[in-house]
Amino acid sequence: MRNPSTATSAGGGPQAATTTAKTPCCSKVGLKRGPWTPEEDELLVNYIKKEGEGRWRTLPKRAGLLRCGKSCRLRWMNYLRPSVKRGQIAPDEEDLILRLHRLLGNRWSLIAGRIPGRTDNEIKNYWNTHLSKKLISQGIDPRTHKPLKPESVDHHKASSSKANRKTSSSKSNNNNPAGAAASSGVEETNSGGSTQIISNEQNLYIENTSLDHHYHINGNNNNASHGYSSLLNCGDGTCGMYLRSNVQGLNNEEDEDINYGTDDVFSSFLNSIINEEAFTSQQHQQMQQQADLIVPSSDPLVSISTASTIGGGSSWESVLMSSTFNRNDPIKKVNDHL
DNA sequence: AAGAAGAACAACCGCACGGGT
DNA sequence: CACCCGTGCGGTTGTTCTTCT
Repeated sequence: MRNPSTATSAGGGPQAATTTAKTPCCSKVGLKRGPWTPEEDELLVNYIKKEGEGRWRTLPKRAGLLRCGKSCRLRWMNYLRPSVKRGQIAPDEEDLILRLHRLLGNRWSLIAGRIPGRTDNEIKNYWNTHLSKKLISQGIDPRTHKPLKPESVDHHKASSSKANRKTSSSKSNNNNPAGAAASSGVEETNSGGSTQIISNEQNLYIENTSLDHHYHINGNNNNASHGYSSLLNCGDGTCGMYLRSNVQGLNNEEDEDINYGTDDVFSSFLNSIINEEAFTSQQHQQMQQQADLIVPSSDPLVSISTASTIGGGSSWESVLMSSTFNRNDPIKKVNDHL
C-alpha cells in the first residue's frame, strides 16, 4: 500500500495530458498538472492559512503556484484541509457508507457530509475499489442494493463506461436517491430483512416494517415551490427542516406555515433512518410539539419533512424526508404517501 | 527473479448550478 | 434575459504499488 500522505504517487498526471487529445481543465498551457510536490503543498497551505479559501481561479497566481484553480481546490479539499482524516476506513464507517449509499445512491458529497473527516472523493474511491466489489461478491447489485440476477449486467463495469458518463453525471437527472432503484419502479427488500424500498419515477419510499417507520424521499425536490428557499439551515449549515400542515391529508401542497426544527431533532430523525433505529416516542413528541406551534390543532394529520443540505454551498443539494403522523397518536405514523 | 495482472487512489475532466452584472 | 464567473459534483483516467504466477 502506498503512503497516502505522499503527493508523488498518484496517476492522471502530466503524461496523460501529453499523450491524449484531451484538453486540460484549464485552457492555459504551461500550467503544471499531475502529482503535487511537498513544496507546492506548502505554498498552498501557507497561502490559505493567511488568506483563506475561495476565489480558486485567481488563487494559484496569488499563491505563486503554476496550477489551475480547480487543481488547487481539489488538493486542498481532498488532502490538505486540517479536517481531512487520513487512514483506513473503519468498519463502522464502512457500514455507514453502505447504509447511506442504499438511501442516497451515488451522492458522494451527501454521504461524505455524514462521515466526519472523509471526503467525497475518498468515499467514492473506496466504494469503487472495495464496497462495490464486496457487494457483488455477496450477490448484491452495488447500484440498487438488490440481489443480482444471474443474467444481469455488471453494473459496476457498465457504469464505468465512457458512454454512460454524460447522463449519469448530470445532476438534473441525478436527484433520484438510490440511483437506478428509483427509476425502475421497483419494490425491494434489503438483505437485512425488514426494510422495504418502494420507488417510482420521482419518489423513493422507505418502509421499515419491524420498526413501523415509513419515510418518503422525494427525488424531485430541488425546487423552491415548497418553501425551500426560505428554509433555515441548522447551526452548522448542514441541514434544515420544516413542518407542513396537511389539512386534506397529504394532498395539500401548500406550505402555509413554515417552522424550523432543531438540529437535534433533525439529526435524530436522519440517524433513525440511517441506523434503522427506533425514532423514539420522545423524539416524536418533540416533533409534535413543534408542529403544534404552527399547525391548527384541528388538523389531525401533520407531515414532518426534513431536508438535508449536507454540502450546502452554491449547489444546494437536498434530500427531502417526510413522515406523517396523526397528532392524536403521534407514535404510530400515518403513511398516506404510499 | 521477473513479468503479468490486479488493486489502489490522487488527480483530471466535463458539466451543472447559483449569484452577480 | 443572457452571459460570465466561481464553485462543486460525479465519473473516469492513468500511474504506482502489490500480489500472483
